[in-house]
Parts: sequence; structure tokens; C-alpha cells
Amino acid sequence: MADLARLAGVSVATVSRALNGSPEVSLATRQRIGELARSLNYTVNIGAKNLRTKQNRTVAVVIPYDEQSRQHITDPFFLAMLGSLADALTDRGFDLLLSRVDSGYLAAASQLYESGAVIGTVLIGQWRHHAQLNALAQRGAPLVVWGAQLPQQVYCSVGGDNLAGGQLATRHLIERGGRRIVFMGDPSLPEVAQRLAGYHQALAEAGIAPDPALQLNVPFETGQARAALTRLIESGIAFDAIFACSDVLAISSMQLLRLYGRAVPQQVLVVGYDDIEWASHADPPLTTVRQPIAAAGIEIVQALFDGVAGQPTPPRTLPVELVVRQSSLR
Amino acid sequence: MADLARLAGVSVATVSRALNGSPEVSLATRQRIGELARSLNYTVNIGAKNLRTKQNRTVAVVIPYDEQSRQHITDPFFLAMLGSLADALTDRGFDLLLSRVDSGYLAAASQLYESGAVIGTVLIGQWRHHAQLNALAQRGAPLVVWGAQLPQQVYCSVGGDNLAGGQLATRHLIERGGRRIVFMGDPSLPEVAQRLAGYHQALAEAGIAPDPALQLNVPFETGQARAALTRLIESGIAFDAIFACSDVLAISSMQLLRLYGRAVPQQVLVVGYDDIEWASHADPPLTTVRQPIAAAGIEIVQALFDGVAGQPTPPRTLPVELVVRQSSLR
DNA sequence: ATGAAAGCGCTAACAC
DNA sequence: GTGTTAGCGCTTTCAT
Repeated sequence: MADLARLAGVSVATVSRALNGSPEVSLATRQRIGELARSLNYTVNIGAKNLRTKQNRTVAVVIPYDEQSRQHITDPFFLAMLGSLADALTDRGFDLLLSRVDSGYLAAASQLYESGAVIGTVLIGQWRHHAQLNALAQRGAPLVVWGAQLPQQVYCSVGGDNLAGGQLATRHLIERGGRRIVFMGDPSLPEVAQRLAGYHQALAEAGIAPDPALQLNVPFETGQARAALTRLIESGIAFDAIFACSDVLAISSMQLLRLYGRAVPQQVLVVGYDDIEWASHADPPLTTVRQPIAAAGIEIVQALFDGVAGQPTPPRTLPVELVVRQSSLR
Repeated sequence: MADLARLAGVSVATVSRALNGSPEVSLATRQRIGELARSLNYTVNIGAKNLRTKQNRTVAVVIPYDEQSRQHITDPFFLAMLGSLADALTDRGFDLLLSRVDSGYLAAASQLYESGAVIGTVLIGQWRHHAQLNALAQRGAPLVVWGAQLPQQVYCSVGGDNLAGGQLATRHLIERGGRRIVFMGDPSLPEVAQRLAGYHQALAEAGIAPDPALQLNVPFETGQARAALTRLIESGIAFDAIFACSDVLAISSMQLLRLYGRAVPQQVLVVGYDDIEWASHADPPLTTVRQPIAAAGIEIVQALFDGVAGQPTPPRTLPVELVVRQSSLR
């Protein structure tokens, strides 16, 4: 900037003002300096600017990972959320700092904030970390978590309406003739627990007694899910429908069912969750509960900015919607 | 830090040294300061540190988007690459700044560098921007592009061996009895052009004359691809195999073929490209050319760091491999 | 309308 | 082993 000032024959103060479009500096010099900067490929050093102004236009997006599995971000749903956040932030002129932190030590997520690198943090994946997240929020970092709304929650969460989602899916399966409906998902995750509650409510409404044998407690990871479903099939326990807590699980299950000669939807109805792009390309196209991904990105970002501005940030629940395709149409 | 110094009864210089683990400061005070900092949730302001030391531990990953379609990052392959890069950078203690820039104005990608926000840039998706990328590289920013190696290339590219991939896929289809092999992809993209060249070579080896009617020039976007394939089917032109330049295209095509009562693999063999996670869950499981995604992340990051260090960064081509599943096994 | 100068939080000579 | 001080590149009062 000093160079620029010298070349323009003015002081750095003027250059700074000009580059920031201050009306104090005459239009002529403002333009002259602007063009000089452009021709020199000069850009204000963002670090110095941030240091001086104590502001900052970047947001951290944290995806926790299991220390053991050390797995790559892989579920298309997470990735779609990431894209949605990227778009929402880009629209507001903010950058996105992608960070992976050990899920056992989420406190690391706040370092980005405490070191002044970001103005706040978005965490995708609440998992089992409710307490850790509360602790994190209490350290003062603006934080928004994609996940379920829980009792005694200090942090702000934005999430789909999981209870309604579970009900929607299950009611639909019942309407279509399902009576022995398998539930697939890991209820130790808050979001899944709520979907399970919706499943139970819908069963109760229809006067169907839930059979614990049909509740498959499997993580969002196809390997174990396939094993569990295989055991179920081979045990000979009857079922005529599946409500899976993710599309990945649902599609993987449909494939397995085919292997065992069970036709979808003729013999088994299937409903998934998320409505990832693949759901409509599955065979048969998958009925699923659509999560409002684009809206989610916008809401999350809005909530985060509210938090940064010191405004209250109540948890938000976004509506979900049932998308009926052929996997549930007998 | 001044506060910390006061509380510890030392000067800021000592605190700085202690926090950076300098052996000059006595172990006792070093530990004392360390614990004090921890108890205060204090973290060195990274912006100020970067400003002073003129270093920086963040890398920009840019995903261009079309100004028109303004579409979300959506192809699972891109997202998998992103995950791989995130892992590779995390392993080296670097942060990843995710940025979306208008593909018509890629020069914007260098701003992150010129403003000192990042030490270099990784661009996923070479598309048609060879010239722009060259210009970008010439501005001095360390840049690595995932894509094909091209003549007169100034920037460093890391990519799969597209020529071999095209050959592998096509030879396999021929071995399996394919004679009239459809090619799907947009040859205006360098990577696809190389795969097409491989396709042509394999045809020539087998003495099969290429039929231009079988070359479907469609983008990586299923809508147009489906339209083109539909036209081909309805035109009555015979074909017995498809080589699609992405798994998304391939799976979408299989779905369409089923609609038209063409059995895969009995009537039409299909091979895809990328080996995204979904390929093995498709129906039938998709034979495909595997891109080395995990290795790619590591290579890209290595190349970028070489560039930052001022070392030469020749383009790198990574081996691909054919993964045979049922979609091509008649 | 423009300039001089202080200071954002940190590190690294250089002194002691 | 520790303190003093200059300065990274910028913005912003306060003067003029």
C-alpha cells in the first residue's frame, strides 16, 4: 500500500480511504488509485485489515470425525449441506473455512474462533455430543449446530422436523398397507431418536403394536446396516416395509432385498430420509422425507449472524416433506 | 497476550516465546504460562501472528460454478475430492478455505492469495478454462488444478490417466462383446477429450470403426444426457454398450434403459467413470474406472506445497483402474 | 480533500 | 532467561 501511495503521489491514508470508497476523497483520485491498484494486482492485505478493524468475514464449518474410523466425509447429505452453506455464505460475501475435528474433542472447534480466524462456527452433525456442544457454546463462540432441538440446550440448533418426518414416513407406509414396518437408524443420535418417536406415534395412531425385533439400531454406515438387515431376513421374522433414516441406508437395503428375492415395492415398501439427489435415480425411485437443504444453509447462516450480532438465537425447526416415488407404491 | 503477561508477571515477549515452545525460556515458566493460557481459553491471535511472521497455514480450494446455472456443488465426485483434500490438509495442519468462484472470472480465485488469506490455491475442475488458468498461474499464485495435462500448460495439474481410463473401459466393453459402443461425455472438457481419445484407440485396436452417431456430447448433468440417450434410443440406432464419463451419467443411463426395457447387462453393457461410492450400490452394480481420490488429495497438496516452496511442480498423472462389476458382465 | 501518527496483537532482533 | 523495542499492513482519529 505504501508503494501504491508513492506511485499515486498521495499518502497511505488516502489510498486506504480511496480503496474503501470513502466519499471524503475526491472521485478523481479515488478512480485513479483504483485503477492503479488493479493494474498492479494489488489487493488489501486481509489479515492486516482484520487485525486493525477487528472484524472478519469468514465462518468455520466443522465436520466432526470419529477418531477411530478416521473416515472421509462421505454421506451425500452432509456434502449437500456443505454446498448449501457455501452458497449461503458466498451470497453474503463470507468465506468458509472447512475444518475437521476429532469428535471426541470438539472443543478444538472453538480455537478457530478464539484465535480470531472466524467470527463463528457451524457444526454439521450433532451426533452424541450434546454436552460437549453446550460446553463449547458456553465458551462464548457463536455456534450453530445442524441437528435436533434438545432439552437444556445452550447452543443454537437448526434442524429438520424429525418427529414430523418420522410420522410422515410411517403413516405413509401404513396407508400403503405396511403393518410390520422395520425402523433402521441409530437412536442414540438425537435426530434419529426423534424420527423413531414419530414412527412410534404413527404406529400407535394406527393401533399397531411396535415389535422391538423390527427396530434395527444401526449407524449411518451401510456395512452394519446390511448385516443387521441380513440377520433379520434370515431369522425369518416377517416384515412388509422399511423406514430407513437415510437414503443411503434405504437404497442399500433395497439392493440387499433384491439379493434375497424380495421385490420392492411389491413385497416390501421402502421409505428413506433426506432426499439426496440419488433418491430419484434409485431403483425403484425412492420415496423419502425431504430435508430442506437449501433453506437449511440460509437459516443456519442467518442464525449464526444473529448470534454474532448478539441477538437471541432460538433453535429453529424446518419443515420436512414426504416425496412419494415408486419404492412405496404397491 | 498483554493480560497474560501481566498475570504471569513477565513480559509479552516471554509469553510469546513460551507459547511457541522456545527453549530459551525456562521450562518452569513455560509450563506456568501454558497452563495460564489454557485456563483463560487464550489462543494466539492467528491474524496478528500471520501478519508479523508473513506466514499462513491455510489453502484455498476453489470450485468454479457456472454463472448461469448457479448450481450447487453436486457431483459426488467433486465432493469426494473435497473430502480428500480436507483430510490431506488437516494431516499437515493446514486449514481449508472453501471458495466458489464464477467460472467466467476465475481470476477472482487469486484474490485470496493476493490478499494474503492463503498460501496457495487448489482448483477442482479444469473445465474449459485452460487459458484463464494459465493467466492465473502467471500472476504468481501457487496453483494446482485437478484435471488433465495439456500442451502449453503453465499451471500445475494433477489428474487421473484419462487416456488409459478411456482405453481400459472401452477394451473391456469390447472384450465383453460390445461392438456398437456409445460414448457419453462432453469432449470440450480436456479430461473427457482424453477419455474419448482412449475410446477411439481401443476401437481402432479392435478394428471397429467409430460411429459418430454413437458419440453423445453431453455435459456432466443428467438432464441433457437423458434427453440425448432418449433420442438415440428412439431413433432406432443400434447400440450394445455405453461408456459414460461419470458414474452419475452411467447410473442415470441405466435407469433410462430400464424404462425402455433394455436390460443391463444382457442387452446393453455399461461402464462408468470415477467409482463413486454409489457405483457399487447401483442396480446392477456398476463397472467403472476408479479415480484414485484419496491419493489425489495427497498428491495435490504435495504439489501445492512444492510450488509454495519454489520447487518445480511438473504435472502429475495418477493411475486409474478398472473395477469390474455386474453392469458389464453378460 | 489530504496527511501524520497511533495502534490492532504479535514476533524477533537486540540488549542485558 | 528475560525485557525493550521496532514493525508486519492496515484503518482512523485528529490536524490542517
